[in-house]
Amino acid sequence: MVTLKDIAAKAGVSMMTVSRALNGNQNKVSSETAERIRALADEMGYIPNSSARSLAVRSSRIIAVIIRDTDQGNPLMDPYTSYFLGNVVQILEKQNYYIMVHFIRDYSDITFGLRSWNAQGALFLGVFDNEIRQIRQDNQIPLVFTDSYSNVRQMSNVGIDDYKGGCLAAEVLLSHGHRHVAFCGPLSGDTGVIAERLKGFSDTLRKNGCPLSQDQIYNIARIPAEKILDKLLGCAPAPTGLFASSDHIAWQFYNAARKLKVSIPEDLSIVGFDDIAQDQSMILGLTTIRQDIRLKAEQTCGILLRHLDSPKSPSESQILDVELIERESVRFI
Amino acid sequence: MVTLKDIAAKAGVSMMTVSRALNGNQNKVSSETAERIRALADEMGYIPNSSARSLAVRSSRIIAVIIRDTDQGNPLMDPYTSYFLGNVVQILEKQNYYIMVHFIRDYSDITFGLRSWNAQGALFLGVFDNEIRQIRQDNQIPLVFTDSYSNVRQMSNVGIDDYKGGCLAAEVLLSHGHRHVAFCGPLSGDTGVIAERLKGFSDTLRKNGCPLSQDQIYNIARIPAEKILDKLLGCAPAPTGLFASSDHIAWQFYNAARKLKVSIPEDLSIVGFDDIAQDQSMILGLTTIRQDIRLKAEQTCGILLRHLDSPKSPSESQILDVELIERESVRFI
DNA sequence: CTGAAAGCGCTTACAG
DNA sequence: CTGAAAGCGCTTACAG
Repeated sequence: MVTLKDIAAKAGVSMMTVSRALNGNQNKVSSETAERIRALADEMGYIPNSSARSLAVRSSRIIAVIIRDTDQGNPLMDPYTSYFLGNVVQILEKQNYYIMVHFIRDYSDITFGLRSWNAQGALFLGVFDNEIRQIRQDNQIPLVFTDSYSNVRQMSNVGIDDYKGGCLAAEVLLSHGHRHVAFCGPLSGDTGVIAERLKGFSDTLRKNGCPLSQDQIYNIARIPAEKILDKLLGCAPAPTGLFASSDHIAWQFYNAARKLKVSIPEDLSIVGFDDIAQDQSMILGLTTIRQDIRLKAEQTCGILLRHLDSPKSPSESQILDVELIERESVRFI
Repeated sequence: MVTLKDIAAKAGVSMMTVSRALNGNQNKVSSETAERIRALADEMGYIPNSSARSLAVRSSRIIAVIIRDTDQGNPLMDPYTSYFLGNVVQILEKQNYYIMVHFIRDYSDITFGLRSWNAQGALFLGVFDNEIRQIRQDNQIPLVFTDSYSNVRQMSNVGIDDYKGGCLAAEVLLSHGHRHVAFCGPLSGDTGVIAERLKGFSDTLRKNGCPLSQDQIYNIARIPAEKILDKLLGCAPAPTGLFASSDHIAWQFYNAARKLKVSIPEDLSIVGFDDIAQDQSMILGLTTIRQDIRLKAEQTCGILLRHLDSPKSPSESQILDVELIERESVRFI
């Protein structure tokens, strides 16, 4: 392993001169020696030791990406998460940051993950609302959350207009003549992304004289799609439309429908959320609410990078727009 | 930030005693003081500085996951990659390793990524066959490749029986009466995962008296699915079946088909590869060749962990089986 | 069982 | 413009 010392010895200068030359502290070292040293370093295949630098300068260039891990399988099974993560890695690597990925279950793992490597910043995917206060208190580094509905002040967050998304879902069903509809998502508590989508959905339905019945709200965290579908279609009157809180969940219903010989949209119309594949449709013909995941990743990283550059810069919150993408999973009644 | 020194001061012992107590060097420190120190460390919220440890002990517990980046969008857009990565992260974190993700374009970035943080091992996703020799030479740490067809000796690799997969794809089409079929994948060179799938496919067809015509081999790296589909159906005689080299590509054809009002399987039968969602089907009703991605991740990590534990352990190569999953995307002719 | 010294590879801060 | 000293937080290796 080549170190500064080795280069210094070979160049006949001190380590400090090498360090300065390599770090481009330009006017602090004569350009000739600098050039000579750089060539030498290159030739010797020098690669700086990040641990040593991190120790000395207290700046690791490591960004932690913290993903909420659940019991419901691998987080990256939800294409939203994997696509978002992929974009984040690409963007941050371009800025010469290193990315450490952590799947987190308990709060305590967060601080450990951040501190032990002296992460300079962190991005959060998934719901951390109840812990945000604590996380910020324990980790005085730039943190950017996504999809948070926490009311903690001065936090950076990038979210989308979930409520509006719910409204759009209701509208498209209503405009197609649906009067009895259902909602399904991984519900937990009455705040957060899913709750907001439901709220927008429910409010719009009520305003239009078709209130969402309480027993047409299904929690997929507790019941598998197949059971829900079975139950739902057994109601009288049976809902003709379903708003799934994500494409991933809509997809589970497509699978369930296939098993139960239910056809979409003939027997049941479905509206999803995310529009993962963006240009194409992950589920063929799924009418869905699109969020711009690439843009979301860019904004999230943008905020983080700004804070990394100037730690005093004010916290930022952004709410991105959503959009109805009509395809063929909602039929006219 | 709490350091060993702080704890030592508070406990009235030397740093070394603290270090030993915390690292569980049991019989090297009296159990009473050890207990006392551990309690103190806990109370003070001590988190070891991994950079410092890494520097001192030359062991970072960092595993680099190196993913081939291409111009064709985000690597994690292919659900295979994201699901595999997710499993790897889960498995390795459970063993107290840290995971750094690198999207790599050029060879030189690999060594930099590994060395600068003193990674203890690395996993490779995507094709690195031409660089394996160099990578191994430059990085004397455990490396496990996936899906490699390199003939470098003594390398660790976990792959699947791609050739057999191709055979199975041909067989299911043949058994359903298809005589004119096509292949599509991101072809490049005549070796590697895609080439093998094609070879198995082509060989089986030939053996059964239905040789695959050269102009029915389409390279999706150069032509979008829609164009291919258009071209394919314009042939005389037009193929009735298509083997797509991955579910992700099959999905692109489903989308293309939707646009062009081509129905599957009525107008064209399709066989995919991967069976991403495993228990469910990513693309509804897609007949496909399943590989066990979870198992693949486990084996890959297993080999890596074994080498991490005992550096001298021999290299391992594993080829996992594949299996035909029949659903409804292949019709009888 | 416990500790003082030296070192991992780098940088900051001070001299010259 | 260049260098010697000290330190980042930890561990290895040697004494006792």
